[in-house]
Amino acid sequence: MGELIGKKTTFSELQCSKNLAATEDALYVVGGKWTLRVMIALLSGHTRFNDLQRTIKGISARVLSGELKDLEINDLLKRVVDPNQKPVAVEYIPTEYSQSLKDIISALADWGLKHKKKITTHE
Amino acid sequence: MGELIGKKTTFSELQCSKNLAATEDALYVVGGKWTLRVMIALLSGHTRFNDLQRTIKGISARVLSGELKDLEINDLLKRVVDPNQKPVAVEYIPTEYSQSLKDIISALADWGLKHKKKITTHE
DNA sequence: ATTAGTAGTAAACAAAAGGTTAGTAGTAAT
DNA sequence: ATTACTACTAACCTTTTGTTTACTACTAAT
Repeated sequence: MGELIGKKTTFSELQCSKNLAATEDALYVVGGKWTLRVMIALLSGHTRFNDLQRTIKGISARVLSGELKDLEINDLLKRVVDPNQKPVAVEYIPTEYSQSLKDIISALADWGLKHKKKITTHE
Repeated sequence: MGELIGKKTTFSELQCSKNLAATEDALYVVGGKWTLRVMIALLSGHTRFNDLQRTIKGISARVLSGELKDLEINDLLKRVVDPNQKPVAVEYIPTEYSQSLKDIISALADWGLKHKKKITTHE
């Protein structure tokens, strides 16, 4: 193992495998390229298909469609159809459970902000 | 926008674009399939190439090599060579800056743990 | 009548990511 | 002398991911 310089370890050996296993589980659900982007848009009140596609820059209908299906399977959103609306309206509503993603999103957003500052000021 | 059911928004419209932009920046650096797994292993004291490959199940030498290069470019690790060791020893040392990833990793690990409990007990 | 918007899906294709195999060059043990 | 370990890399191939185009079917506006 680390013989030379870095004796500092942020996680213990035991925590390493725990962390690896737990983040493995998290990344399996939420680690896809688009998953969190979709969830952020959903949690911000964008609930319609075309609205989501406009909000999430670069996503194609095919990929968005797939993401929404996976997210429903994982209980992160509910697909709700309103037949009363003129051309049948479909809404994708984030579930109560999806609120638990807030911590992950906040942590990522904070880090992204700090990182951008770092690379724009220093380098 | 969401006319029907879900009036609750976790993020405001303004926060949405901020979140999307900031997480975009974060995911660009840290959103790859292997990036966080490598960082967890590094932060746990695994600093040698083959040690890392053994610790991170499923990663190939080619991919690990690429990840390590990218991580060094992003100031998350330093490649240190010790020519005094028998077959020239190379160590990958996490930087001070890499400590800032702790929040992201913790948030993901926590969520992963909760999610696993959820799917094993409920469904 | 034509254009545009709703919410998608299927097929065909391109690009990105990753795996596998083999090989380098040096040391150290059996 | 052969095997094995270190730290990789190049070439080739497969898998995954994503894009594009076209199409459905219905509504509302111009």
